Amino acid sequence: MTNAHHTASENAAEVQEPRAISDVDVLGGLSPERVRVRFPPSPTGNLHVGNIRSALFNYAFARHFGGTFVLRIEDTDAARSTEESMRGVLDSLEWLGLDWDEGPLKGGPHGPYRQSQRREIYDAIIARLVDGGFAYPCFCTREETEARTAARPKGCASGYDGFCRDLSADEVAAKRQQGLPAVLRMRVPEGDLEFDDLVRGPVSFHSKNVPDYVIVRANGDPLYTLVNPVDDALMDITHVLRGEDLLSSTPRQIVLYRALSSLGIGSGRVPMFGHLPIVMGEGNRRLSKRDEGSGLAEYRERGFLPEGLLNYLALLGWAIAEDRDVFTLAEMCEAFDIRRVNANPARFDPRKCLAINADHIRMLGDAELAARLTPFLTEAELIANPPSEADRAMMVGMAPLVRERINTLSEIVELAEFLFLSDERIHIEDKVALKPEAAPVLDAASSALGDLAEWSTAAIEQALRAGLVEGMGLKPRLAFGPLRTAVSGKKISPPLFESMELLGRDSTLARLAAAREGLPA
RNA sequence: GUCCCCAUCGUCUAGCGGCCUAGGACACCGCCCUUUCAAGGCGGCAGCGCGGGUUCGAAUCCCGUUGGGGAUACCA
Repeated sequence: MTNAHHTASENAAEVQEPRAISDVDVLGGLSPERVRVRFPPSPTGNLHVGNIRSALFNYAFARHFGGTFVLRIEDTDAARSTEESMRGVLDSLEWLGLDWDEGPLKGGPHGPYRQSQRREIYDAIIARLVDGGFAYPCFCTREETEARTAARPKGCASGYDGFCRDLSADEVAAKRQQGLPAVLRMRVPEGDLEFDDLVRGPVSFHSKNVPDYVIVRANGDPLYTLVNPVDDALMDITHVLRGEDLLSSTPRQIVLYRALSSLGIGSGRVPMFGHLPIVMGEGNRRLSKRDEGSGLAEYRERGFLPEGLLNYLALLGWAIAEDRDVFTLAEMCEAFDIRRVNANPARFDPRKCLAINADHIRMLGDAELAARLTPFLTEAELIANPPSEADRAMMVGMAPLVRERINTLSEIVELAEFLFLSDERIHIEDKVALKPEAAPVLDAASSALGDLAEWSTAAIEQALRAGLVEGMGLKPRLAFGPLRTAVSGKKISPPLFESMELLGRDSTLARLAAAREGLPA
């Protein structure tokens, strides 16, 4: 644009006032409620955190404007898609609380929302694309195109060279006659392909770097390159927010949108695009499905809260405010602005993810925390299924004690199992075994607690301090350590006096006595 | 190879020409609190890749460079 040889004054006339992305009209003249975005996962196994981030940003964008969030299952590749894996996707989204307005289970005016059920639609459009001259059959074999690419001089653009682009009708007929298989390629018109990216600003490709691309396999199966934009057009998608890995496929898709538009198919509008930074894993690679920590199931099993995971994911490329990073989904939807999404790749940091999750656990009330903990306690067979009244009382009672001591829900088992185990099942492991000196401490504690008038945290603490700290002149640390071990079987536990209150006098005394047994008189 | 994107503490980010002696968070290190562990409080460590411009003034705008990433399938 500018030229180094120009003087400053010459430049001044040429330099365009840079336009901040924040000035871009995100709605493009649309009324807010007409906003339509989509999340198009291919149902291949476990949802990936990078995909979830895309889903989240689309969701927040739609909710922010009061628009529509569409879920479309891209199961074109029948071999890799199963009914079960689609259920998995729906279940994951439900668990995350990312509810869709149109899609599987919900239906909607643009269904079906599974591409495997839209084959006739694609076939009809393919025919019109060919008739209109927007797409053409290509008979080149893979080997042939590769050989021609390799033969080109260094420094040339790679990709298909348009060999079959201008075959005459007769030539096509002749090749068909011979039974040669043909794919269908989109004819990419000469010129610049430009668009205003919502997170990156103006982006431009020249058509010579956008080769004619395949939209239909030789066997007639439509490809992602076709069905994705076709469905976006048919479903009246106004904004496409997706990963940066799809940035360079955007010019191809724009070509297709324009063709559809001139055929009178779909909305006739090219959607606005916003390419989100990719999520990177350890090292400097894109986080892939194979990486540890990349799949949603792992987080569910470890007891992450959906709101915690979502909150962390939102932080990868977006900030709600200068000095704040813990927020709810609702707050995110309220504040979300795609133009303020950062364009640089973000590394997934498991430790910060965990810390954010912990913050969300701390935001839960007692009853809510107890409810979230229930499946983990059930799984560990510490409570009945469904929980008994006693189980419920214990869970609600322990909530305030454990809330600040767990980072994931699954940690509850290790931390609090002693509250649910019967007295006989409390085992003191060798490595925390009580020393002989603990004997008098346990004795004193038993007698201090044995005839306590009121069984409450305050009374227990008072009695124990009087008996052990004051009475025996022990440091609190030395006085309460053995009791903690006796009661919980562990060195680390929730606060001792509160735990004793929850356990009740009988259990507490039984455990003190049991621990005493192995020690010398 | 070619095209495209990106560039602030170790990591995620705030920053849209003067409020920057660059703010917050995670992690890390101290101290305080304390019955363990946490949580919390206080403090610390640590960053604008480089070179040119533009400007009275640049982390911020422009160019270049270097570095990183993505895409280059009859996968999605």
